[in-house]
Amino acid sequence: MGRSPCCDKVGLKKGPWTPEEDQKLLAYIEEHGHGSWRALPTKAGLQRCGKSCRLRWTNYLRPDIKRGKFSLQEEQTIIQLHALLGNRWSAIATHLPKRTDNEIKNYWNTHLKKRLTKMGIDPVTHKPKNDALLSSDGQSKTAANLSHMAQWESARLEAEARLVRESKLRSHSLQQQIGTSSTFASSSSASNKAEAPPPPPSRSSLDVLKAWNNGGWLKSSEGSGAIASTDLESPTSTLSFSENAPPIMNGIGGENNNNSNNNNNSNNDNAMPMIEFVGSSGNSSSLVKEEGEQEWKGYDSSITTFSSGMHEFTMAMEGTWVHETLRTNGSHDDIVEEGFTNLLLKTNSEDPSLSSEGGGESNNGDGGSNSHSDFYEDNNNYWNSILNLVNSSPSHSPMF
DNA sequence: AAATACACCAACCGCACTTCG
DNA sequence: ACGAAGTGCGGTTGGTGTATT
Repeated sequence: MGRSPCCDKVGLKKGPWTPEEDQKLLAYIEEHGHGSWRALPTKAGLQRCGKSCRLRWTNYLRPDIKRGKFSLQEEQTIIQLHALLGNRWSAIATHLPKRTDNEIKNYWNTHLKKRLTKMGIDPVTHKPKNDALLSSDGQSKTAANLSHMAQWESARLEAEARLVRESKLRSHSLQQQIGTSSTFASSSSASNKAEAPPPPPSRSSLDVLKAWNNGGWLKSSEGSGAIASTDLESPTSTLSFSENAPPIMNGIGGENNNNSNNNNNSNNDNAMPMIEFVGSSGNSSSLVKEEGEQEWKGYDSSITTFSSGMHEFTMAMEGTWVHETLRTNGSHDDIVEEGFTNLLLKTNSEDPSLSSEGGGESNNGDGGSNSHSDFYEDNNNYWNSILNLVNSSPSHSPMF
């Protein structure tokens, strides 16, 4: 079908926004909400197309946007998620509260990608550039399985993000009806991407992350002489951490609390900070508490492998996502039967061919570089960390 | 000081997907 | 079921600031 242009090109302004335009847009949205983006420019008295207004709002004017340089933790999160999701910036953004997909994308393209390349790591595959030379059956299998897992996980993440967004929108609608003076801040957050909890301080098992932590390129991150430097800023989100105890993750709105999350915290010293999502109801929800910095600073401390967490996680997946989504998809029967869960479990424990030792031993026996073997040896931890990362996401909304 | 190269990032473009009548 | 409208998303561009020669 033909596709109409998003707006008439004639007479519409393009290019950088002026403060006046920003003010108009802000004022209008604050008062009326954005409603239909196409109709907004006219109503707001802007000579812009709706698309431009939407972009300006979502990428710049939204009051819940965190600007400024990315913290080390955020960088790690981006790298990990990019390894998992590829260039799916919106999905990645759901795990980086207050960061827009555009900002993440820009940061990746201008900073992270280059750094990886400089290190000889392919920013696309997240493997050492000459890794292809090491390819063999075992590794191929491993890679294939991991890739397979990633695809499914990726799909799940997308669904999560969407549902959380919807959930937030819904709760926000209620809040708007209540109407408080702080509505603006919360409204904007509700009308945008789902806010995700900060990722767990995952162990840097990927080569990239190891290098990130230990290598010299930290010097390129301003002011970070050490990993846990004071510069390590906590990713922020609309969260509330309990003051002294690791917060407990609750579902959006505090309605659905998946027990699996609690288990990840069996070891308080090392475990990720558990996150309590503040429900959209109540005024406190509009407060953004940026705490938990201490927890992040300790990210380098070892995190126990999330064996128990993995179990819970995969159990949950079998009971929910796998069951409800995958099983209805006939084209993926093979996966459904074996189950993503089983793939995960195999990868982490059972299947020798998928285990780190299996891959590393058979493929790097010729004395491949340590970094190469490490990459595969650390697959378990790597995926555990990612899964934990995912597990800490607001995936346990009532929808699931 | 001027010219050039480079880095950064806001904004645009257009395709894909979803929603709605 | 269909098509148009609306929106989301990722890739790319172009303007601006900074560093280097």
